[in-house]
Amino acid sequence: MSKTFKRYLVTSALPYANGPVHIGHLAGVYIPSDIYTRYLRMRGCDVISVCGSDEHGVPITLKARKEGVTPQQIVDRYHAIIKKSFEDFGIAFDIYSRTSSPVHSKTASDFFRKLYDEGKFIEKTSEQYYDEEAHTFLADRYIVGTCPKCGNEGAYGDQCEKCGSTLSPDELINPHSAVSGSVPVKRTTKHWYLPLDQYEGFLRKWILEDHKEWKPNVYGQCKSWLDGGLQPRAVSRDLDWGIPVPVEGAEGKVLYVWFDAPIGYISATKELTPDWEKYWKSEDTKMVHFIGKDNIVFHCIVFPSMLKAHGGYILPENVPANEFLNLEGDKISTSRNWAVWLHEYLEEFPGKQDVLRYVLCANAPESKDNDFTWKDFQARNNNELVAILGNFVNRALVLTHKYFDGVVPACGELTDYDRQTLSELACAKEALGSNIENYRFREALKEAMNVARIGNKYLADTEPWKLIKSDPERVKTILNIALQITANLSVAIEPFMPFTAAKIVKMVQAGPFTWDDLGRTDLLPAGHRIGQAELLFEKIEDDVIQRQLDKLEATKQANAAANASQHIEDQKGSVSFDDFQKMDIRVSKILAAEKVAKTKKLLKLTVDTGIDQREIVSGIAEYYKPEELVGKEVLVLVNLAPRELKGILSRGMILMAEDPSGKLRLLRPEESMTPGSIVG
RNA sequence: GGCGAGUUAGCUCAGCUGGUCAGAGCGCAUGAUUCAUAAUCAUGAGGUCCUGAGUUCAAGUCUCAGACUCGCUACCA
Repeated sequence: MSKTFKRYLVTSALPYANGPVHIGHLAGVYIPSDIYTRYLRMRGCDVISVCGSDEHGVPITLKARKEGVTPQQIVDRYHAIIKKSFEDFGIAFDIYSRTSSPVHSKTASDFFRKLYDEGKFIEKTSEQYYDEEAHTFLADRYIVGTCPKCGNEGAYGDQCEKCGSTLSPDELINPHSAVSGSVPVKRTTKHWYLPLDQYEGFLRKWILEDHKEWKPNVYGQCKSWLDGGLQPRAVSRDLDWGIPVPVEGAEGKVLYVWFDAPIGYISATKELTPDWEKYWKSEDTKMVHFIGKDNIVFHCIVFPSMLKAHGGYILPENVPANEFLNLEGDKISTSRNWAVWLHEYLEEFPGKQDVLRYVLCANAPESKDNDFTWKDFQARNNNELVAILGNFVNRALVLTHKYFDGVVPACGELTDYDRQTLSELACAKEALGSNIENYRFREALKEAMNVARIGNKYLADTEPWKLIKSDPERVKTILNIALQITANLSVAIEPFMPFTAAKIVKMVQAGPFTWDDLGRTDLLPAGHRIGQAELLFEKIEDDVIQRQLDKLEATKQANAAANASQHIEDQKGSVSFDDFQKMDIRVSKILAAEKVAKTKKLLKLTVDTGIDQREIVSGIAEYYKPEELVGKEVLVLVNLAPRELKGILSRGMILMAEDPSGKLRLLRPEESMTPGSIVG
């Protein structure tokens, strides 16, 4: 695809405004998009980078309800925090908008209306649960009740987390709304669906044939979806928070958040410039979506189908989705507070935006999930930024001040070695550009750092501190070159570390430079006076890192404690002795165990209850391997009403204990007992 | 269960269409050096390329089977 493009449109996934942003967001989406955009800007390309907060959807309404505030208050709070974090970290969007903006509301509404008018949607009516008190329809997971299978009173409408069974809300005993606590009723409701299946042919050709160059994870994921067959997808929801469906008789319905969010890219562009159509509707615009892997299907399948259905819009040229970043070996989690929040980082490491930008780019999850560790953060800062980059710039400037009083000395005749060194700069430019254009930012960053390495090596090999006594003329040339390398370095690192680049530019008192200046050897003319040298980076000591590790450890312990207390449920209502006596629990011996085909959790156990041998299906496959169960004595509720699971009649229940993390363990007699022994 | 991605030196990763592909950075060891934030430069040690089988004159690189990690999706007391 060697198309030539006149302009670029860069989009970055809209962060969901129900929490601040953390290093995972930065590493996966915003640093890559920022590097890409800064590079294009430096090249003088016509490029705009748009983003904004995604402010609709159910989770925000629930969070608002929980805190007793309005959804608008929630999104106002987080929009402000997120926006500031991006600004603080130099993520230079041309506009950071939000989906609650009036422009967006109109754009999304018009978009829907056009598709509606042209008959691009399917209408379907279905029955769903409705909360009359909260005046809202309830998704299955927002209905709570008693699990018909294990008696857990906190089972959700889609699943009982205690016994693992999947439920439908109809099965729950005593169902009630998680929102208001009232008993939900069934109501029929109508929704609009985008028939993705109709776009399958177009998507196949566009992705599978025309974009084989997409990253393997993205391409593979798309292929998986397409091969699996696409289904119509609902684009509306029963909710009072969002953009109203612009159709008569659609009161109480809003656009599904995933329908309106990507349109947010269009709205943001509209807010940015009256010329927005140039970016969205010209074939010579190159659009690139930066996202995380969880968004692949929406940006590669759903949104393109929407754009196609609407007509007139261009499609993304590439969707360089990244994998996920872990933190110290565990998944980053907002709810478990397992994250390094950007706003907190800046409080603890003021002025060190570029250190984090550097580490996150050098260790970006470009091809697979990666791990962020504070030890690695420290090592990269101390061994790479301080030792290689900061040190080189410092040596060049300090030597210039020392020998030439801060004035750039004239360049004399070049030696072969000088020429060789300078030619390496041109190579670096080449490698840098092609890596960035191919979304290989880790590799590109290495090339940028290589410029500093070239400088360090040059100084070590030419040894101006020795020559100053014997051949001061030669030293002039050497330092001139070292200073040119320094200026080049500021250009090379700008997309990655804009703050540091600006500091270097300020120290050499020149610039601003453009990408074309990279490789040039006359950026600082002889006689030009440079400014004072100041350190670009400082070492990070062990105790600072230890504090961060301690903080995470505290989070871990707080989570464990919260988890434990959370799972200690209230005592259930009392039962009579007679009722208890009705339960027939026996010591039984497991004779055989095998995995139930096509399930993840189920094991089929053959047990000797003393009364008989029978089969019991139990959802413990994730905790026990079949072979380790055979021969074990366990407790079985033998007179539980039989139930058919996956075609197997399960007669009884293996008694299990559940620890705070949800892990199940068998209950076993302390000493060997005869099968059939009564428990009571 | 189906599907996708990943598994290469202590760590983080490159290795395109099979034949100098066994690599880079950091760490480590040794040496050199002192202009520089004890920072630099050179050299070196380190790997059954997840496992097993197969195709081939030749396999990290292709095929099949399996293991593990992550994700999507289904089913499921």
